Amino acid sequence: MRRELAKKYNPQEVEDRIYQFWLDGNYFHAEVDQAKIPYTIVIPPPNITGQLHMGHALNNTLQDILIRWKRMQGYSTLWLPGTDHASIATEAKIVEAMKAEGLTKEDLGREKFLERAWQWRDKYGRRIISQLKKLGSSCDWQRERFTLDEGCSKAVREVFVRLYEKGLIYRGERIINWCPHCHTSISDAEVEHVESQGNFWHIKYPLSDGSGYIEIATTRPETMLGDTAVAVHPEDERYKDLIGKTVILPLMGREIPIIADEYVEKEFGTGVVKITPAHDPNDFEVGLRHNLPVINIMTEDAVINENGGKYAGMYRYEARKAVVADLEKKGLLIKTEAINHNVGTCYRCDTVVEPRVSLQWFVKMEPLAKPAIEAVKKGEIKFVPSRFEKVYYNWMENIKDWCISRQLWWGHRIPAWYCQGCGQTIVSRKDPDVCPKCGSNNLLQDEDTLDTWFSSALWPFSTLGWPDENINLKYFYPTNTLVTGYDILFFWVARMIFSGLEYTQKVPFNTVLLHGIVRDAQGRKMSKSLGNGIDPLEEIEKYGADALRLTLVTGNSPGNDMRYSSERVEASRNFANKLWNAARFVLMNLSDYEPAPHIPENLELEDKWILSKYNNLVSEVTNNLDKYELGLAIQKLYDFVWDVFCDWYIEIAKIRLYSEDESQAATARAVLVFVLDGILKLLHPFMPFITEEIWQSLPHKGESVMVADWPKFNGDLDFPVEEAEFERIMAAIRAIRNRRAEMNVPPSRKAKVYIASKYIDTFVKGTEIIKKLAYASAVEVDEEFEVPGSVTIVTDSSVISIPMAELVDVKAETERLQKELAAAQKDLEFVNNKLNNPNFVAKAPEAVVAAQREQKEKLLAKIEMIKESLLSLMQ
RNA sequence: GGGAGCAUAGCUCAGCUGGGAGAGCAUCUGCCUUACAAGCAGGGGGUCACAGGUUCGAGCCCUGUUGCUCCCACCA
Repeated sequence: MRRELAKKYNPQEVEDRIYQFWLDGNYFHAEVDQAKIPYTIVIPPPNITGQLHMGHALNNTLQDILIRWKRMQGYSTLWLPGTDHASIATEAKIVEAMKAEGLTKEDLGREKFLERAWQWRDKYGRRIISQLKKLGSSCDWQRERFTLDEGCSKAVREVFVRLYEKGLIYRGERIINWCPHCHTSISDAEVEHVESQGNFWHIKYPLSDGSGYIEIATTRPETMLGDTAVAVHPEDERYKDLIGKTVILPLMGREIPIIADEYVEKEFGTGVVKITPAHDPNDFEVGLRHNLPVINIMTEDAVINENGGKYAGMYRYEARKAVVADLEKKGLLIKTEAINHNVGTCYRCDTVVEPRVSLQWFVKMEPLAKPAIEAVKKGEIKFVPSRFEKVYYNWMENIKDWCISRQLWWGHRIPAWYCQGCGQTIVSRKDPDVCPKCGSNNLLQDEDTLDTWFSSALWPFSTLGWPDENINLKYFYPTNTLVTGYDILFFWVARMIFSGLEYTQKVPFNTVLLHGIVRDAQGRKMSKSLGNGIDPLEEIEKYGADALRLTLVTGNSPGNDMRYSSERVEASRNFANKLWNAARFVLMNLSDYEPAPHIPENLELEDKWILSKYNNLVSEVTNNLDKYELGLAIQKLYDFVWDVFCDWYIEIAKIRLYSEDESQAATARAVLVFVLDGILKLLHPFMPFITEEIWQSLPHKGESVMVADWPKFNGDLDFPVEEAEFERIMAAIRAIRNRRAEMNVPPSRKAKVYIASKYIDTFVKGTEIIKKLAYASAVEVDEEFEVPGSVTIVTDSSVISIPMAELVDVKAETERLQKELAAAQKDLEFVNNKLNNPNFVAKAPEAVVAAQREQKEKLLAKIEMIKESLLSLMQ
C-alpha cells in the first residue's frame, strides 16, 4: 500500500522511524566479506563529557556521506564508532561535580573516584551516541568501542611495554608544562599561546664585589627566587669582563655566577638573562650545560614553596607583586615597561601554565617521526587539502619528546612498578608480583596515568583487535579515510600516523580529509563563553537532520571554515521540501500497479533530454565524491533536482500525464519514476532520511535505498544530440517568457506563437511543450513567417513572432532589435578575433576551436535573423 | 621570527586539469498555473583586492604590494 504523502515534509514524523528501520535491517553492520573490497572509517571518538556540537555534526555528516556512498557502491563498509575517555576533561568535570558535595578526589580515594568516573561514563557516553544517531550516522554500533575498554587498554599496555623495551619510552626529571588548575603535566601540543599584556621589569643584580650591578629584564619576576645564575652572550663586549664573576641575587641574598652562553641574544632586552632552571625550558637547558643547581620554588598549585624565602605561601601573582614592590623599595627596580607577549595556557582550562621541573614519562619522538614523515612524502597518506602536508612536515620535523604521564586518575595507569626493596623499575605486560631483580614483593605501581592522546593514537587498530592478529584487523585495516578537523592535526592525526607505522608497520589510513570549523553567522568561533553556540539537536528538531546535514555540506570545501546561519538551514529545509513535493507529485500520478524503475521504450525528445542530463549527473557527482568534493557534488544534485527535474521535466511531463494517450502517459510516468529513483540514490548519502522515506513510497526493488546500487554511467542513456535539440526548445521558451514578462503580459493571457526556424522537426516536436510553458494558445512552425504587428524574438536557432498588436510599439521594437543586433555583432567580433588569430587556431585545443566555430555559425544565423526581423518590422 | 589561508554580486560563499563569471539569501516586477507561496516566471546587480609577468587566452599559473584571519616558534 502506498502512503499518501503530507503536503509539507515533516522530518520529526519520519526520522526516528526510519532510523529504527535501518537498525532493524542491520544495514550498518559490516562483515568481513572476501568477495567485497573493504572500506573503513574510524570515527574521531567524541569525548564522553561532550554534547554533540556543530563540529561533531559537520565531522559526522562528512563521514556518513562517504560511508553511505561507498556502501551503495558495494564495498564492505565499516564505520567504526566509539568514545574517548578524555582524561583531563572528564576528570575535571567529575571533580567539579564532587565539589558541590563538598568532596575532593583525595577524600574519596582513587578506587572510589574511578567508580564514579565509570558511572559518569555510562551516563554521558550514552548521550553522545544517541545524539550521533539523531544525525543519521550509519555506524556499525555492534562494534562500538571506548578508549578505556578492555581491548583498547590491552593495546595501550602493549605499546607502552614495547616502546619501553625499545628504549623509546623513558622516565626522567625534565621541565614540563604544568597546569596548576588541572593539577597535571600537559604536553607541548596542549599548550596554547595567547597574546596578553604584561610587563617587562628591569632589575638591578648587584655584583658581589661591589663594583656595580648588571641589569636584567624579566616578565616573571617571581621566578627570580629560583635563579641560580645570570647569563650573557660570550661575545658580548659589554659584559665580557664580568663572565666568571658573581652577583648577589636580590631579595634572596644568594651569590650566583655570571655565565656565558650562546643562547643569550645580545640584541634583545638588556642582553643579560636571569637563569631559573626549574621554571623555564631554556634556562633548564642552560642549567644542564653549566651544571647549575635546580631550585624549584613552586608547589603544584603555583604557590611559592619553602625555597622562596619570605614569599613562601603566596600565589604566583601575589608573589610577583610582592617581589616587584620589594625591589622597588630597595631601589633595585630600574623601570617597568609594558609589553605584549605570548603566554602559554592550558588548552582545557585556559589557566596560565607554569613550566616546572618534575619526574615524568616521555616518548622519544625522533625515531618515530622519521618514518611518519616518509609515509606522507611517498604518498602513502594523502591529505585533503594537500596544503596541510606542509603543516604536518613542519610539526613532525621539529618535534620534541612527548610528555605522556599525567597526574590524573581517570585514564590508563602507567604499567610501571617500583621495587621498594632495590629501586628497580618494572614495566611489564602482566602485573608483576615480585621484583625480578631482588625478589621483593614490595612493589608500588606508578601513580600516574597516560595522556588521553596516547590511547587515541592507537584508535585505528586498537579498535580492530590489535595486538591480536585477527581477521577483522586483516580485512579492515589499514583504514581508508580519516575525517577530522584541522585543529587536531597534531594532537591526533600525526600521532596516529607514527603509531600505526611503528606498531602495525602500516599507515593507519590512506587519506586524511580535513575540514574546518563551523562558525556562527558573524564568523565567530562558537564558544561557551560567548554563548553563540548553535545546538545541532535543536536544529534537527526544528528543520530536520537532512536539512542540517545539507547545510553543513553545501558550499563546504575541504580545510575551510564555514559559517552557520538560519538563512542557510532554511534554504536546505526548503530543498528537502521541494524534493518531497516532487515525489508527492510523481506519486499521485502513479497507478497502483506501477512497475519498478526502468527505462521505457518510445522515449520522447524530452525524455531523452532528461535521461541524458541525469546520466551525466551520475558521472559528475561520482567523480566529485571520488575527489572529496562533497560541496560540489551536492550543488550539482541541488541544481538538477530543482531546476532540471522540477522546473522543467515535471512541468513538461504533465502534458502527457494528463493526456488521453495512456501509453504516452505511461512512458512519462516511467521516466519520472526512473529519474526520481536515481535522484534519491544519489542524494541518499547527503539526505538519508527523506530519501529513504520517499524511496519506500515509490515503486522500488530491494529493501532500502541505503543498500541500493549506486548509479553508474549508462551508455544507453547518452543522448547528446537530443540534448542539444531540446535545448533549442528551451531557449525559445525562455525567450518568450522573458519578452512577456518584460511587457507585463500575465500568464492568463495566451497568445499564438509563430516559430520560424530551420529546425522545423524540433519545434514541431516541441509544440505542446511550448504551448504549456510559454503560455501559447497555439504554435506554428515553418521556415519563415510574415506576421505583421508582432513582437519578435530571436534566439540562436529561431525567430519567434507573437502577434500582440496592441502591445507593440514599432519604434521600441525596432530599438530593441537594433540593440540585440549590436550585441550579436559584438559577440561575433569577439569570436572572430579569436578565430582570426593564427596562434589561437594553432595552439588552442581542437574542442575549444570547434566550439568557437560553432558559436560563430550561431551568431551569423542570429544576426541574419535579426536583420530580417528588422526589415519586416519596417514594412 | 617562520608558514598557511582568505580577498569574486548588497550578504554568505562555490568556481574541479587556464577557454567570455555561478549559487543561496536579499532586492525589484508579474503570478494563489490542481506537487510545492518553504512556491512559479522574469529582472537588476561583479575592473574576480591592487600592480606587474607567463600565455593565443588568466578569477584560476608566477612575482610583488595591501588588508584580514589562522597555525607554528624558547627570544628572557
